Amino acid sequence: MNGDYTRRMTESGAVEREQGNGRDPDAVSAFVEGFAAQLVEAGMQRMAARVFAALLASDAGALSSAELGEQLQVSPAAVSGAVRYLSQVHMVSREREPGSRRERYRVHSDQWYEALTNRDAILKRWGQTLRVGVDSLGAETPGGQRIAETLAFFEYLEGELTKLMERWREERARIFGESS
Amino acid sequence: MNGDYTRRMTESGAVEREQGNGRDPDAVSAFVEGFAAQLVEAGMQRMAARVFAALLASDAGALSSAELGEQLQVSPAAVSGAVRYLSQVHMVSREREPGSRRERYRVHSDQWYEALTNRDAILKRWGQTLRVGVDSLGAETPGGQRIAETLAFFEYLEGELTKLMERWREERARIFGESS
DNA sequence: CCTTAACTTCACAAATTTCTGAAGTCAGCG
DNA sequence: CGCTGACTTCAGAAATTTGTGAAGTTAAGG
Repeated sequence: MNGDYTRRMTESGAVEREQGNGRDPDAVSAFVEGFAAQLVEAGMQRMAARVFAALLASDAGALSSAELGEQLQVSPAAVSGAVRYLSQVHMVSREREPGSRRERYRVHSDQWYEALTNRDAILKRWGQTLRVGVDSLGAETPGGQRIAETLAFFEYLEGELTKLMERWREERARIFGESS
Repeated sequence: MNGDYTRRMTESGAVEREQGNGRDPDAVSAFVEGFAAQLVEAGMQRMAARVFAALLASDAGALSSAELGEQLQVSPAAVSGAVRYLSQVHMVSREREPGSRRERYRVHSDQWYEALTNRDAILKRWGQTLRVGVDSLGAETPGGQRIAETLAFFEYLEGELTKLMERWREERARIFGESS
């Protein structure tokens, strides 16, 4: 049922550490799948969610396409699609590895919260639609007023979220230091 | 292709007003479908989004199942499912009409923003998952730290959103008055 | 330049979601 | 108490979304 993209076990049959340290692959996988499931529930595409969770849990905060494919047991095509989506929404950035034509995908640890609230673009589009709605219905009609109120809320939200994220950046620096 | 649940045009062939005032059904429909499409893009189920948008644009802020079915040209079953979902997430409330066994579904105009941020429950569940992740990976590992930071962000967000909504309620009262 | 590793794109099969028609259920009314 | 109107539930058809294999592309390395 799945195309067997490289095995998870070593030839000795023992479950082996993935990178340098003593990570338990099963526990990691459990977390990855669990968190991904919640992202899916919140509306993210399944494969994108799994890739993102895997990156978040990875040691280096970055993995290559091949590593992702192996860990998640999916085809290169699936990884490619997921990564395309994730970089479009700025949740992941791609970087060329120095030598080889291998690419790595990275969660910038901070950059991705921004994405979460960087619904800016989205909020703007919603604003557009709602404004048209108010016009269509007429600003004096009950429906028009209801939509105008929704619009006002979104505009408020947009401003407040910006401020909130600024405060978070400070808070974050205070707690975790300036590290990337 | 669709089961023809009551017509949108009158027998005379003219497009007619829907309720008491001069709403243009086509314009309303255009707004409803446009806004619904954006909600869908943001992850909401299609039918739920359409029903919600229709209610938002409606004159009374409330419609019966039959009215929704007619306006959206869908079966009673579809309306039923959408409304079930919407009330589960507190975006719409159901009310019994005085006399008849007919029910109406209402957007409370304010209540629904709450739902938007009433990701409270959701944020709590995410927190759970992330905490488990930190434990699984080990708080000292890079992955564990990355997840711990994400967790901290969500906890911050939860608190701030609560405050934000309180401020909005004041703002709203200031601009629009206390009306429901 | 030719080879080859490392993605990407695309057509299609599989899985999932969404909506419908039909068969309930439940209360109000006569 | 049975009828009827107004939902609700459910099985299955239709549409949509996902993920795969296979066939490109592109650029590093010989």
